[in-house]
Amino acid sequence: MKKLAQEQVQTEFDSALQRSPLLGRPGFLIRRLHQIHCGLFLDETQGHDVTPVQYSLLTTLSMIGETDQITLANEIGLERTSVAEVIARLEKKGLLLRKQSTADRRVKLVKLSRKGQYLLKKLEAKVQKAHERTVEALPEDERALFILQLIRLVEANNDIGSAPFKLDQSN
Amino acid sequence: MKKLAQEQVQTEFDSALQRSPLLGRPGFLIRRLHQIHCGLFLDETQGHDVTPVQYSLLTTLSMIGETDQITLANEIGLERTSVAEVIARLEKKGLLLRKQSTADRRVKLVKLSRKGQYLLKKLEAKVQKAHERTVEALPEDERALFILQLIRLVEANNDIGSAPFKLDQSN
DNA sequence: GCAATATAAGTGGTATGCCTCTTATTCGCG
DNA sequence: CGCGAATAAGAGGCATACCACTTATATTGC
Repeated sequence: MKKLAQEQVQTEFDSALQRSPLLGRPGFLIRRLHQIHCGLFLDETQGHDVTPVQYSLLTTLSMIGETDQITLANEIGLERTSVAEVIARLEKKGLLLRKQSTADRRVKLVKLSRKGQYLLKKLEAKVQKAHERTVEALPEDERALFILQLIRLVEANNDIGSAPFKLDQSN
Repeated sequence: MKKLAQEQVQTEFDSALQRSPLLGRPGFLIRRLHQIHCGLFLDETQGHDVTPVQYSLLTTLSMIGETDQITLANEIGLERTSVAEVIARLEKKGLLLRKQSTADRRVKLVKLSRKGQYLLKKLEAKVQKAHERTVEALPEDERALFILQLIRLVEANNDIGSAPFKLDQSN
């Protein structure tokens, strides 16, 4: 049975390659799926003027509370300067507040504003929907495995590039 | 047996969620994996000054020959204006050539230059390696299924956003 | 204590990637 | 045939995302 399933997979894969050689490249597929998820996210949250990365940043802030840019960058797996730009836009929209740390004057602390907290609450279900829709086309009994495979790949390559996703060892 | 495997998956998934709630969101994982693949691609092709998207465009050109921007955009699943910018950079690097179509003067045709063809040949193995490394952390017997799942998700949501991946009906 | 080092953040530059508005050209229908 | 619709491309704007260089402040080692 197992072997039959493997053969079935191979057949479908070969058939896809005939539709386009690009479909055989994991990197290409991942880029496309990223595009697709962003589209679904936009669709679900339309009118709220928030992007997937902005939402990740806001939820992370909501979980860990007031912190500095670099901690935030490590938490969401983004380069420091990218995070700085996202923060600037969120501040402009009044979704978060910044202040200089008194303990260490190099540090600029960031925290959610009330407006940010309210927005998070309002978007929670919609965003959940976007994530679900992203993997909805898979048979239900395959979804958990697929997500687990994504987790394995991400954690195995945590050190690639300049934006390692820092797992908090303390919890 | 099947049920046991399902339980195992669930256990690992729950464990990951404890490391970070973000790991439970497909969209987040896909963004990270995209980042990781870009890092691996850069690592494998370093010194050749070419990006994943630029490589996709060049290989597509190599497969379908001289075409216009919009056909190219549909082939690689990118928005028209994004493709235009990539083309401009590739032209500046001398990897492709542009000329006005005589049949339809609205159309600007694009084709690979010799330099572009040579670069493609030189990079082929390195790029293959980058794609392999992207899914290397999965057990070997799971890789084909994983890629097939990506294909299913991409093809099922082909219409999302403004850059549908156009499957060539003619072959 | 002070000089070397490390760290947090900012600045400027480049490459995706999308959208909207505009311009040039072609096509299609009456 | 000619006018309106459709199509190809360009221009400008915004949001990710990265890197290299710089500045301000802390920390560390002597």
